[in-house]
Amino acid sequence: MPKLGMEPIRRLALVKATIDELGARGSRDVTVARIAARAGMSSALAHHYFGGKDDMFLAAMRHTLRIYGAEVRGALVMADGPRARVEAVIRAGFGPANFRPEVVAAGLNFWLLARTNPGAARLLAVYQGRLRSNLLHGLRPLAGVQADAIAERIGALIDGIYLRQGLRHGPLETRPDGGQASAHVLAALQRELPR
Amino acid sequence: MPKLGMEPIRRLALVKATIDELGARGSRDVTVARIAARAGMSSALAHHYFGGKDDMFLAAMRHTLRIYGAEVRGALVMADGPRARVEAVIRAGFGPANFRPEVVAAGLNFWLLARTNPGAARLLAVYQGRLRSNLLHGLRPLAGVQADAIAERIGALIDGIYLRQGLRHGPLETRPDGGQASAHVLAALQRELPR
Amino acid sequence: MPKLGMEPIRRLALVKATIDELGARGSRDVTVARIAARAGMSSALAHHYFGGKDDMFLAAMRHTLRIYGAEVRGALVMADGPRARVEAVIRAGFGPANFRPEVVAAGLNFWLLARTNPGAARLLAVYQGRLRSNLLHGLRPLAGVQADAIAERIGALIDGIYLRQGLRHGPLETRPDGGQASAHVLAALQRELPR
Amino acid sequence: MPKLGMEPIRRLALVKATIDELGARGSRDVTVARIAARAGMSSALAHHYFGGKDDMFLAAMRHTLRIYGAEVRGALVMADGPRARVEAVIRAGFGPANFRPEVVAAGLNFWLLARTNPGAARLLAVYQGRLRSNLLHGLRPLAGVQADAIAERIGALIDGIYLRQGLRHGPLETRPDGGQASAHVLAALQRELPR
DNA sequence: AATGAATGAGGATTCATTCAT
DNA sequence: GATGAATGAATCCTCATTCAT
Repeated sequence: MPKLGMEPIRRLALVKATIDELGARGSRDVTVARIAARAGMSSALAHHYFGGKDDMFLAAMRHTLRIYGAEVRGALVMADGPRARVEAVIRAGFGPANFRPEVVAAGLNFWLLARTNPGAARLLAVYQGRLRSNLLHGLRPLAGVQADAIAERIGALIDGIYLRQGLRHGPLETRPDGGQASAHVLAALQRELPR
Repeated sequence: MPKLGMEPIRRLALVKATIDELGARGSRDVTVARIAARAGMSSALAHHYFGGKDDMFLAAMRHTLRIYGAEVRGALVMADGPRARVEAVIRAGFGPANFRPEVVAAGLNFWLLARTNPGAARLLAVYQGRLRSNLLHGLRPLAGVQADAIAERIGALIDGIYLRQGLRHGPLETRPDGGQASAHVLAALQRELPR
Repeated sequence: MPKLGMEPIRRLALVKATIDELGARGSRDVTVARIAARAGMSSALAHHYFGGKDDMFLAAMRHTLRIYGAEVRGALVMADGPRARVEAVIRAGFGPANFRPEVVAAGLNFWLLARTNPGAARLLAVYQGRLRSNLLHGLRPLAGVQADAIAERIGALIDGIYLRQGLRHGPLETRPDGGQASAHVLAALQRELPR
Repeated sequence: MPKLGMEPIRRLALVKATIDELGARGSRDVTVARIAARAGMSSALAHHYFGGKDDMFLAAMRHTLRIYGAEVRGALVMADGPRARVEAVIRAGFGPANFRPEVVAAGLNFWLLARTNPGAARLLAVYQGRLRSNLLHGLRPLAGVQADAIAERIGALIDGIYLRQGLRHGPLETRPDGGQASAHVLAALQRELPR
């Protein structure tokens, strides 16, 4: 019994299913049929709502980044002063919404996808640009000309911790420890900033 | 014109072709046929020398790590004192043999593969253990109880820089700048160590 | 022009095509593609409805045995007295539905398949057990302790006649003569029973 | 170090390996490479001695029938009188040389092969003709006009017992009981002959 | 809106067979 | 005589995608 206004519901279900599926299996074994099944619909319907598999991946990537962006923006409004802003950006990335194992695993797949898919490359560039500019905005008043180099290192450190987290022990068992992760980055930040 | 003793030659050619192919396309589009073609043989012969696709991937991963290990060992013998040893480990990772774009791209694929393939997981664990212990050996005398945390951060930073490098601009155009990469890590090291 | 409720139709068509194909060619040359073509569909669809080739073979074997079982049961209800029951079992096996050349040829292939495929072995065991018990039920009142040995011989004779029929002149030309076949077994039965 | 006169040795080894392989696996999984390996040589050499796979099968079939024929001839010279001749033919078929599990299993495969391979069909026809004429020669003086029908039944019974033996319990465990097998056929013969 | 039906294209893998050495 | 090298031709199977209902 088809209902009206199902479109956004279906699309969201598919996007979430895509992320979960990427987390559960290697991207090589993620099929449209399995995503659709996980989302509780036929694969034909998945194609109806998205043009094809790549579109679903892109939508899932966009979804992930949108949540990340919202998290960061939310943290920034609370932050007072440049240092607090930098720390807010760091902490937001490791918050419970972004640092879930499926999300991290899916994210890694999106990154690889960006190597061949122009749309994904564009999205990735946006993320990287935003992260960089967010860090820079806070760092510039604190570190002057050093800000660029520090932003690069802090950004790379964040990505590296993500990467390591995404690959921890193959299947997704233990919840990643976002607190410890951000503690590491904050410690690095502490050492980077002039006293 | 079949000759004798082709096995090692063919295997090496296939391993290199696998790495190149992973560098050139996303792992999703790497087929045995294309690897074999790039290595100048039929896909049947590739299956003859390796059990199957996964074996080829594992062999390529092993090859990559073997070269990395040799590079590190070579750098370590020249190093004098703990600080020099840590720096040697860092520099070796960004040497021209390891920091080539195809190698980095292939490496990322191997990392993702480790999420689902036990053999790859084992190899990755070996690499990570070795990196960690190498760093720790040098850091312990320099930083005492802090050594563990520092090793974790330096290791993650290295991985993060690799990751960013591997995804730079999709296709492989510009040679990655290993010098700048290791300069970043060395700078972070400098800030981590007590004065 | 896809319609609904095709599944049972397609499955039956595939099962019949499997039997026919086994009859027409040696099992070595029976491919999924050819079965599907004979059934008027793509091989992909055949894989969609059955898990794979082995499943198709098992389904065909099950189909054959189901028809055989129904034939026997039908004959048994009409039979009056033990002797009539034994004769009914014999005649049913050589009835026109079971003694068609393709069916016999397919049956032989199933028997060989049972040597390596556990599922086929199970089905074959069921058939053999049923045949034996059917014969025994009728023979016991007629032959007492001899019943077992007689059942074994009659059963083997039936199988032997099937075998010879299945291999008559390679390709399937002449309709096998079920009447003559069962006449032979009935004659043997007559000689086995005490006067 | 190639030796002279290897040809008959190699050929025999391949023939035996073919039979054993047919006994050990289903005919579907018997490959030239495996036969050659079992015979201790390369598959290329197998092709050198036999034109191809089919030739190897035919040679193995011929070998099997030759042994069977020799066994029968040997038994016949000792037989005195028609009844003894018939019994000798029966017993020879179930002698230890012919009733080995691998041989029986291979035989079944040859029979199926005869449905599609003209050479195999010819060989099978020879065997069947010989069996029939051997039985007839002994039966004619004993049963007159009934001889034909009896020969048909006894022949089919022999084949049926072979068939059942060949499929006993999938893999080849227990040695088949040739004594019991021939006892069954002899019992049937006893009942067929007029008193 | 939703789905079962259907397929073309492709991919890993196997294997009989050939050839130069 | 013997073999490693090599491949073309299948074969099974999967999957994204389309279409009629």
